[in-house]
Amino acid sequence: MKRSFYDRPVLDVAQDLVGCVVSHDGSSGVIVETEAYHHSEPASHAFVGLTNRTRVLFGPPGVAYVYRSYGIHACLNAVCEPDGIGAAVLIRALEPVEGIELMRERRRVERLEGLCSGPGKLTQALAIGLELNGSDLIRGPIAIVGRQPAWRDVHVVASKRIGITKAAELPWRFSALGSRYLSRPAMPRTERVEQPLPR
DNA sequence: CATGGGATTGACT
DNA sequence: GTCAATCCCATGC
Repeated sequence: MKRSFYDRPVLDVAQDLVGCVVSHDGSSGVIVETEAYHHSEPASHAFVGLTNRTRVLFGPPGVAYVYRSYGIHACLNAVCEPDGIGAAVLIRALEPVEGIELMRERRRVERLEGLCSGPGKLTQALAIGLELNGSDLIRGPIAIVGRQPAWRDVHVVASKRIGITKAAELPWRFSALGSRYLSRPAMPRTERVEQPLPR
């Protein structure tokens, strides 16, 4: 992916990343779920302004922001918008493609749907750790390539972001409609269209 | 320097 | 459904 892809409004990048492939260290997967974060809203780490922690978020686009979550997990973001603007897309779930056995070993999980269906899970499956914070997504070692032909017509649906308490009403989560590899369904069961029972 | 709170997950009732 | 794990960081005294 070119750097100009990330040098755009974070909401656009978040939607366009669905269907793209992220790869690292012998493993890869198609992005099926993202969330956008922008310094103007309080759920963003960048909301507090420029600090040592948020330095990468306010830096140039096309760079990885990797942070530790709940003291345990690493979460991967792609920094967006021009240098000086704090914004990033959180990669929340992948459909596994390459290195599936490697992912199973790293995760100690067999089920395909359980390998990368969450922001902490996919970093473990792809062996992405905090040492990759600030690394370049154009030069590597983490690579993201453009939407695959098979995903050209994917339906991307917006919903509320998961696991936050501030600015929780913003519909800034984007999912591939119908994917079995999401961290959670895009819509509550009660809002889904009823399917007729087979007879 | 002490404190509180997470952009989560997996185990358990 | 509840809850603990575990650590980094921003904030306030």
